Amino acid sequence: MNIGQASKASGVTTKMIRYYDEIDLVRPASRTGSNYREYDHRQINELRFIKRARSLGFSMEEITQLLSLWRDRARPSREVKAIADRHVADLDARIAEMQAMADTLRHLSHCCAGDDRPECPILADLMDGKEPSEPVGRRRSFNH
Amino acid sequence: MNIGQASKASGVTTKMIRYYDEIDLVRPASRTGSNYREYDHRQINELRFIKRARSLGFSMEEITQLLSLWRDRARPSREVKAIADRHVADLDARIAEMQAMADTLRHLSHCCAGDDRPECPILADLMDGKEPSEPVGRRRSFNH
DNA sequence: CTTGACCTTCCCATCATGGGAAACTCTATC
DNA sequence: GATAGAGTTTCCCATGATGGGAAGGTCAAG
Repeated sequence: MNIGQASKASGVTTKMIRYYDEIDLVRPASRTGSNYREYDHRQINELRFIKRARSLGFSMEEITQLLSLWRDRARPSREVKAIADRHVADLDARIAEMQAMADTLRHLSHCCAGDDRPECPILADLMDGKEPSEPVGRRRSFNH
Repeated sequence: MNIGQASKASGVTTKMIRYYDEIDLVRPASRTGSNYREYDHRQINELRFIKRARSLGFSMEEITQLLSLWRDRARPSREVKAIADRHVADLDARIAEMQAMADTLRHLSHCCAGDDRPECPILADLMDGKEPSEPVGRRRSFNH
């Protein structure tokens, strides 16, 4: 299978397949004489694995670890579970953070007349409100 | 106030203050003879406004709109409210998405023995599980 | 043999943020 | 007044996962 067929079979764009090759995550089984990438079922499965893992919010770094565990037939499931559990904790933390934002904004919006007049508790809060003490540490994102 | 003092007064890093200048979001009140940026209370307030808005998850594009509404003394609060409400809807959608991920993973993790053996329902799902039909559209992220 | 669809590599952009270099400026101390 | 150290300026680079697009090579059908 060339890259286009691999893309159709896996649901991963050709751009991404080339990227995964570049970062040594999933390398083509071989190259043709004219330098075309060739993939077989093993790689197709791994591409689908990645796609599914991305849809569950795992970062590429975590996926690298998961894929290497998958390839290791002697893996301890403990390690897989640890990665998943860490990710769940991360998700929960972010959900709580966003929930707090949404709740604050819902309250402010509720207090805003939303008419032609300029008075606005939302803007007032942005000017006077104290930002949370924990400045929302740097963290990776999902898509962008 | 020079940029360092403005940074202390607003809680925004000098890097970011220069960036906001560059994108014409908050320009210094003036420049000294030696080309140092000078800020006064108006700009400090705007920098704090931005910081607070970021902590509520608004994108820079939304903040640009919010700040321009803030500067417009004839603004209709309707417009501010519309931006906030759209953002809340966006937050809610993302929360639901992440909640679904977390729930799925919690279930899989719960089914995983997490011991020395290689059998693992988490890996099994990543290989066989169908990704959700909606491929989680591109969207901006919160922090970097 | 031409045409169109496909493949290759390479560069650029995103978004908000930080790191760091080279050069200049200010302030305090000697 | 000279010198040291802290602060400032601009400029370039990196992030993470993804897409866009150009220039040029390859393949298959007509």
